[in-house]
Amino acid sequence: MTIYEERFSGYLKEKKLKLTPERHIILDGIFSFHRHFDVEELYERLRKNGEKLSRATIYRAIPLFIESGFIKEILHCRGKASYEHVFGHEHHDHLLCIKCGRIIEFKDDKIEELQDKVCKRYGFKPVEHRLGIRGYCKRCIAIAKIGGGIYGLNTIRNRRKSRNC
Amino acid sequence: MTIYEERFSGYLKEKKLKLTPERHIILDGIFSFHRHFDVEELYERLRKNGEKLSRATIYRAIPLFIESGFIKEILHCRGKASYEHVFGHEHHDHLLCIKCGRIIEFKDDKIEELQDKVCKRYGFKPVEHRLGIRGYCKRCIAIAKIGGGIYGLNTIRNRRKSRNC
DNA sequence: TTGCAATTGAGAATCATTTGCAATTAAAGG
DNA sequence: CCTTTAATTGCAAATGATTCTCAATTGCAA
Ligand SMILES: [Mn+2]
Ligand SMILES: [Mn+2]
Ligand SMILES: [Zn+2]
Ligand SMILES: [Zn+2]
Repeated sequence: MTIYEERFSGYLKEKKLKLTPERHIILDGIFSFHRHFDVEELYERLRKNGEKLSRATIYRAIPLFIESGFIKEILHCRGKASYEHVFGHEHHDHLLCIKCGRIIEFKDDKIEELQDKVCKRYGFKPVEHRLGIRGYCKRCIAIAKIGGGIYGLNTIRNRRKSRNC
Repeated sequence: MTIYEERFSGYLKEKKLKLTPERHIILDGIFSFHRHFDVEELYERLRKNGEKLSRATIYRAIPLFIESGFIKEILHCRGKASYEHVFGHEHHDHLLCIKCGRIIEFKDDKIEELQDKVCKRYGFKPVEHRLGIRGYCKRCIAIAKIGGGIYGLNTIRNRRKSRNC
């Protein structure tokens, strides 16, 4: 039994929930892949793997994995939620390229520290946070000399369609 | 003509877009209200005000207001986008209470500065950022001694229903 | 005033996510 | 191992926010 399985079954027991084969499959699916994912991707990956289970089951399992501290939701992208590991992965924040969709992860201890200070100042007890910086990645800046007036870099229509995050 | 109207019509002209009565109504609606809002709220506010226009028109206008720097999208909340002023309002980030939904705005220059540093480190050209810290506000901490085991403060079912942000 | 691309409203279409329901099953207790 | 029962599942229908289609209208540059 992996450390994941052990922790998950402990969580389920504490909540009087059942460790079903489906949940097992989903757990394995989540930890056999180390990138950001969304429900549809996970579903298709499991299917290709020959597993049979429905989207609804995955949707219903996601909150369990969040509550038990395995994954967390990251920035919504075009109305769709994505997730990433928490368990076994250090916390980090994201740079999001609005041109190509590339996601760069970073961690800045000083920023984290200052966030705590802000919370203290307001008597706020933080549970989690998300910091996403949207802009243009190195490669996209290099590829195209981006023109445009004071009003932005894309037309509205283009921005709509290409809104990567 | 207000400064808003002037700036907006300038933007529209530059983009060869039209200053329609509907867009005018929406612009006024946005600037007659100084809090976070979503499309539905804006729609109903305008309706109550006797204005006649369709949701679709608002949805279509939102990207214009974003591009012209009047508003920006803030954290998605339950799959629904919210917006807040940018023009005439200083940038800030948010503390979000996951118990009562309260939103506390804050600004920390040092954090902003460090974000720029991070971007430089990655050759990334930032356009905007969002920092949201989710947790429990002062009042909620006071009201309820929040119990719970190591796995979190709400049950899954409750969390689903009460997920304020 | 004209010409035409941009815009609008209404409703249909999308798309991610949630939910109702009947059948199934994990797992606690004997 | 058997019983009991609440939890779980799959499927399809329901939701809800947002986008799109299309015919009718209109701003505005010339
Ligand atoms: Mn990440
Ligand atoms: Mn705000
Ligand atoms: Zn890029
Ligand atoms: Zn609160």
